[in-house]
Amino acid sequence: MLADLVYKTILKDLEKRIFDNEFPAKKLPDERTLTSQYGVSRSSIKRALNVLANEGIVFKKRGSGTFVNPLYLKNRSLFNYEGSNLGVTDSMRADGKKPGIKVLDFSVIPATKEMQTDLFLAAEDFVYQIRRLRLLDDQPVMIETGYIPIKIAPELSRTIVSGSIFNYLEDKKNQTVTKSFLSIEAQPSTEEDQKLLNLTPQEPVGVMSGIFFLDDGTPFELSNMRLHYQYMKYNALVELK
Amino acid sequence: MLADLVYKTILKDLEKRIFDNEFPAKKLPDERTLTSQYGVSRSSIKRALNVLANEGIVFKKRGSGTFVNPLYLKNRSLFNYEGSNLGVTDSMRADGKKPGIKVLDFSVIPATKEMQTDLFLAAEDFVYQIRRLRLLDDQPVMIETGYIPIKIAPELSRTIVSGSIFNYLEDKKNQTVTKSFLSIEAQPSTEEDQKLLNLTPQEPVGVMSGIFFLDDGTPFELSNMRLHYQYMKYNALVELK
DNA sequence: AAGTGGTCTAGACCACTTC
DNA sequence: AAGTGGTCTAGACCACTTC
Repeated sequence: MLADLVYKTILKDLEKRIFDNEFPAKKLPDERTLTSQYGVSRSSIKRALNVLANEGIVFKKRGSGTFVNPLYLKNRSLFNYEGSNLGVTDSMRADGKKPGIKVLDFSVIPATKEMQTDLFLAAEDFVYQIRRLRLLDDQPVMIETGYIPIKIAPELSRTIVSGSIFNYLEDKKNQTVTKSFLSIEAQPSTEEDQKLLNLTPQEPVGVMSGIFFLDDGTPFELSNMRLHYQYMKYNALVELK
Repeated sequence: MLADLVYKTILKDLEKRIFDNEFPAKKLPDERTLTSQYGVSRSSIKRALNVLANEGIVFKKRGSGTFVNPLYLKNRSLFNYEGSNLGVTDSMRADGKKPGIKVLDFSVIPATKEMQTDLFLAAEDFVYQIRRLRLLDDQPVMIETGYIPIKIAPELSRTIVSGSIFNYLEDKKNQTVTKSFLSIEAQPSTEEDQKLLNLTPQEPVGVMSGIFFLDDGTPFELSNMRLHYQYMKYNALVELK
């Protein structure tokens, strides 16, 4: 029960109090006051406040106090940031649209130099090459090319990759993909992009490429995703400096 | 002296030890061992390890231990992620190229509804409208349109916005821009994009738009940046779920 | 049962801001 | 000088993994 954690309880309560406009002056009580209000240690208060600060809901200023981000009250939807359209079945379903997958290629190839580096492989290792077209309500939205070492998931099959590979890992092998390094760019569409994603030559793709990791840190997949430009929107809260 | 902080010292030392391949089995000593090795509290060890985990340099697994990301050893450059080409003078200079600014428009307009919401303004408020072309080594790379409430920086001038506005704020007004909400997309180039950024109609722009905040949480600027697609590459470490 | 990371406490002392 | 957030300690107890 994650909700039972002290700092999470306080976190949610503070979120609610902020949203209920309990601090119209945009200033939260100081940490020592919160400590006695909630009857917990100052560390737990700090932890809750740190999460709020990381989410951009409050700003802390040493010596002055902790302040509510005025935007949070007016526009809470902004605060559901971070990677809207990742190429993950789950996040696609979240939009209320029905996700679909069409397998374009499923084969085994020797690992290239880049794969050897990024997936931590030896020169003689092989990888699955998996090309899939992702759909939302039968609309093609993304061409995904993934490379997965056969030694990590030797039993992969065309049938398995017709569904969510991440879900398969979690359900059948009790392994979780928890992190990824991604780089995000815009690129002109290639002829193949245009054909598969119904784009005109003037319409671009958004490209997200990178590495997915299992939760013990094993690099699991090298991935390249080319998205219909209207379906890529990446939101981030950026710390400057 | 930030470097004097206990957890930062340990952080840097661990980073060095990892890079020197002092843990060939990819497993760090457990936290209690590190505690006695460094002669500090376990909290400080945890703090250092948490930073390393957030940076993707190590992975922690409850019950098992803390593991080195193998990629860190092979490809450290990957780990300088997070927002390469933000439209900030400083980050541009970092590439070794000489940044330039050409002011396209500097005027005052009434705040639109969107600006009222995002910049927390009243209906009768005015904003500076600042359109600038950003250059790197005389190459145009970005069209930046910014809206700044006049009441936050009433003394802004065409001369000031010919340089870095953020640096001006920091030097002259002792205010810092520390955070921003950004959304990142790909879009076909408009005719204006093509003219100003030397693009063909097939070449797209990367669009980064959002809000910049001062360190007390005041929304400072609404910004829209249209980048030559070859100059936008956003790197992120993404936590899944 | 032993190992290992996660949560939480109570309190000391420091650093920056405001008055 | 008073207010307020930041760093750090020492230690208790919990939860998950491995053997």
